[in-house]
Amino acid sequence: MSQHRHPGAPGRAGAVPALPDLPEATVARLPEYLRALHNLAETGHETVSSEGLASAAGVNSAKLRKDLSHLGSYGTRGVGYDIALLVDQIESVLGLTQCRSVALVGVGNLGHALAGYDGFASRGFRIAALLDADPSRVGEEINGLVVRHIDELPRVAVEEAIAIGVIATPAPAAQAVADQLVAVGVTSILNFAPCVLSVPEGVDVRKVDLAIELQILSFHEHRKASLTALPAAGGSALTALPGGLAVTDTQEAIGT
Amino acid sequence: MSQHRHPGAPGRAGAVPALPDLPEATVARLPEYLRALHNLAETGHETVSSEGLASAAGVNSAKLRKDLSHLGSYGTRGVGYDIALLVDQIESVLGLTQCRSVALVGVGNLGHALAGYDGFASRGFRIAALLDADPSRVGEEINGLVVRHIDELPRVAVEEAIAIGVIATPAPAAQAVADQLVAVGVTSILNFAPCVLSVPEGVDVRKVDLAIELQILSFHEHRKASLTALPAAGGSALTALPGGLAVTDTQEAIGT
DNA sequence: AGGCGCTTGTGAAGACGTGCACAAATCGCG
DNA sequence: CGCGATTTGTGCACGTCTTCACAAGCGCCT
Ligand SMILES: NC(=O)c1ccc[n+]([C@@H]2O[C@H](COP(=O)([O-])OP(=O)(O)OC[C@H]3O[C@@H](n4cnc5c(N)ncnc54)[C@H](O)[C@@H]3O)[C@@H](O)[C@H]2O)c1
Ligand SMILES: NC(=O)c1ccc[n+]([C@@H]2O[C@H](COP(=O)([O-])OP(=O)(O)OC[C@H]3O[C@@H](n4cnc5c(N)ncnc54)[C@H](O)[C@@H]3O)[C@@H](O)[C@H]2O)c1
Repeated sequence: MSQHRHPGAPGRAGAVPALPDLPEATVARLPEYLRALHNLAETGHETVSSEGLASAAGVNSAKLRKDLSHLGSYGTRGVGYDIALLVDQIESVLGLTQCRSVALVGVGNLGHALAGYDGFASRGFRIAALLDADPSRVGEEINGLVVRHIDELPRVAVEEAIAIGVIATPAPAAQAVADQLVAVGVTSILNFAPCVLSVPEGVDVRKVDLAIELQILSFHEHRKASLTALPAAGGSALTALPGGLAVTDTQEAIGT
Repeated sequence: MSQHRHPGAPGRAGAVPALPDLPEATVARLPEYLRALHNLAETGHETVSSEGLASAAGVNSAKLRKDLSHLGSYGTRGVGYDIALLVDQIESVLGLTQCRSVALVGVGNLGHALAGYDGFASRGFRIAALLDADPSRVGEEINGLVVRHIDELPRVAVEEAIAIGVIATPAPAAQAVADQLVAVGVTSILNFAPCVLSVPEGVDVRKVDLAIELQILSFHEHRKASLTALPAAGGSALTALPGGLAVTDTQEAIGT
């Protein structure tokens, strides 16, 4: 997203602070590694092998090693990775050393749940502002934060040093809210409304859409049903490995 | 996931119901096309060009055409795609012609929001059961549905023909819930708990993790900050196209 | 009927991501 | 001190996804 870099241009000649330039797929997996590492640290481990961390994070161990190798060499051959060191390193790369302030716009059904969620604080984020357009919601206090009117966004953004905006309004309002966020300098948006947002170059948008996830599941469910309905077609492949365990992956790509 | 099809085997000789075998990346985008098509239909359009639909869905038009070409040729050259026909076709491929029943496990903070969400029904899903382990929550009525105890899952699964399970419990309980869902025959799970689930082959798991999304945004925010702090490094590439609009994409990875 | 403009469908090339397999490195122990 | 067990880091080959570019097809207008 927001890519440039002339196709033929030499990356960068004078090697400055490195600018990791990680593959996007790797970036998407780092948070998962981080979570697994925190789990391991809490259960008393000090080091972990690529195999161990990979299975805790649900990925292939070769992939994990390659991902980590992009950050530099922080493992010890024959031993594994120092958990504390790796946590620091990943947090540093992800920019989690500083706590980032989040503004949540749209304090309805979903917004309430997000506002009351304590899983953000423990991962380096602080919900710093709740905003809504409905006057009857303004003034309500949730989890120690008072809902303010969306028109106050410019002031709030400066006062609270907002870095990330979360949109939890109905879809028709989402584009307008995004525009307002961009106008006050927010360059990262997480959008829960089922619609695409147009934003200027340099602004990152990530979308979470439940219905899409369900529909993808529906497709596979549908396909599985068609397959079992035609047992003659695929041969015996289906019945192989009936007890094998597998961890299926996600969006990735999907990230997807 | 759970792929087969012998590499050298001739696709299919006797053309049965086709078994499209779509690329996963395409499957992940179809729901987005579907949403865009519904929007277009509501605003009175009857046909749409690949360019028009692509921009409504936030993707490249060549990618859209290739995606749709996998379903067959449902466009008319020189004209575009018939919206109603395409909607039917995509819904059929995604298996949305039948309404699928969803069981929601964990009716806490997030579960309440999901239970009260009407965006599922309009997309081919029905929340058919609410389940929780906390006795004080059992019996509560939300949106016309009564919360039942998780121990009733086996009976509920049969009575309501549950096709998809949604896990909205704390992470430590998620694996046990997944096991229970699998035990009653559920083969598609949407997991909101921040943990990896182990499931038997043939069961699909998709995960939604807010903190991961925020951390990915944090990374890009961090990178943008480092770049502007070193304005001499990249030359003038950054200031090019200052007014251009772009629609950034999502998880992709995941598809990704 | 014929030509013209528009749009689809797809071949080909390149970018990207994945996973195997193995050399290099490290530790512990005799 | 040397050796074997272990585990990382990575070269390489393969598969998937994306994007360009263009021929083929369609409808409309004259
Ligand atoms: N509830 C869920 O579980 C759920 C699940 C998936 C997606 N979503 C999506 O999340 C969004 C919010 O869902 P919800 O159920 O919370 O809806 P909701 O109607 O309960 O809440 C929306 C809130 O946004 C506020 N709002 C409207 N326009 C605004 C504006 N211009 N500026 C600021 N605030 C504004 C409203 O006052 C309201 O408080 C929707 O787009 C929905 O599709 C919700
Ligand atoms: N609240 C949010 O906005 C949010 C956001 C992102 C992720 N999540 C994740 O979603 C999950 C739920 O979050 P929450 O805020 O709703 O938590 P919560 O504590 O409010 O609700 C959890 C519910 O699950 C029930 N439960 C616990 N064990 C169970 C079991 N074995 N079987 C059935 N039910 C069981 C509890 O009784 C409770 O009602 C958590 O994993 C959380 O990390 C929540």
